[in-house]
Amino acid sequence: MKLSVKVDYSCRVLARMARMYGTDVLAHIEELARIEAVPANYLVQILTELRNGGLIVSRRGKQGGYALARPPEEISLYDIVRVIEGDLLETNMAGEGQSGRRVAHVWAEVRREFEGMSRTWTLDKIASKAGEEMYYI
Amino acid sequence: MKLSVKVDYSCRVLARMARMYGTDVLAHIEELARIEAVPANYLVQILTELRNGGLIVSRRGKQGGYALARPPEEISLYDIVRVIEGDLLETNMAGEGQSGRRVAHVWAEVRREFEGMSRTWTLDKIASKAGEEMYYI
DNA sequence: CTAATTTTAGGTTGCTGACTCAAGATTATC
DNA sequence: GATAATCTTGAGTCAGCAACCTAAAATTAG
Repeated sequence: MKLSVKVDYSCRVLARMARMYGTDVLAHIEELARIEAVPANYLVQILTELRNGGLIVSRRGKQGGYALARPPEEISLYDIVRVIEGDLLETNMAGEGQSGRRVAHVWAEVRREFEGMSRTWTLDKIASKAGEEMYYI
Repeated sequence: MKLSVKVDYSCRVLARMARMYGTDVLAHIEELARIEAVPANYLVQILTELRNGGLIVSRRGKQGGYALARPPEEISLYDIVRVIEGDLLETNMAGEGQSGRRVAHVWAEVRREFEGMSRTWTLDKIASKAGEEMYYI
């Protein structure tokens, strides 16, 4: 049960953009790719998806770039996973077999709880503008 | 972010075995496959994995079959996913890039919470021996 | 116009999920 | 001890997808 590399990349570049939020500076693909160590060619696709998903906005041409579409505290891990990978804990349980409905019902509940939890983790918590260091106990 | 069909199949057959727990009756592959609507040839592999994972035990030969290795209340969704798909929310975040460590740290916390939650869902809750029906509100 | 950017469209490569198939090993029962 | 009912093991297939790369087109500031 893996979380894709794409989500990792997405979180990283979004965290960086969160730190730039409020300023007039736009983030550029090449810069993001270098600083967050993401393959530039791949990042192109990712940013397109994030934009189509409404998490970021873009400006073309010279002086163009990317920025968050809303404040960091209004973008959660839930939103990111939703845009990049579709539903959390998605499944095609059709409720087949004697225990099928039971099992599907339970997993639906688990999904609900997981969604709620992932909604509490927002970009501002991931990328506090304050400093780069975190307290490791 | 999908949950595999294999986990669905596993939960179904384990739920059935949970209902048989305590009796001396063993479950057979063909029977499980038919009643829980799982491809028999595939089920062979799944049962082998569940056995190697310590969730069920088997007996060979005529009158052979499968049964839970421990009481239903001691087998959780966490255990099942662990055996079938490996770590929950597994990731190969190396903490690269400026935000890499931050992001990895947050996902580790999410994983912890998710693990705890999935441990509370045990087989006895999924397959109550009482009846086949569930209350749908 | 030109240079810096995003946008779009396609291709590649290797892995994995969801199966199928067939022969072998074990055990109860007649 | 032969037979039938089981599990066991090892292999093969096939489509889809994750994680990339490449190149050309469109947009915009100066």
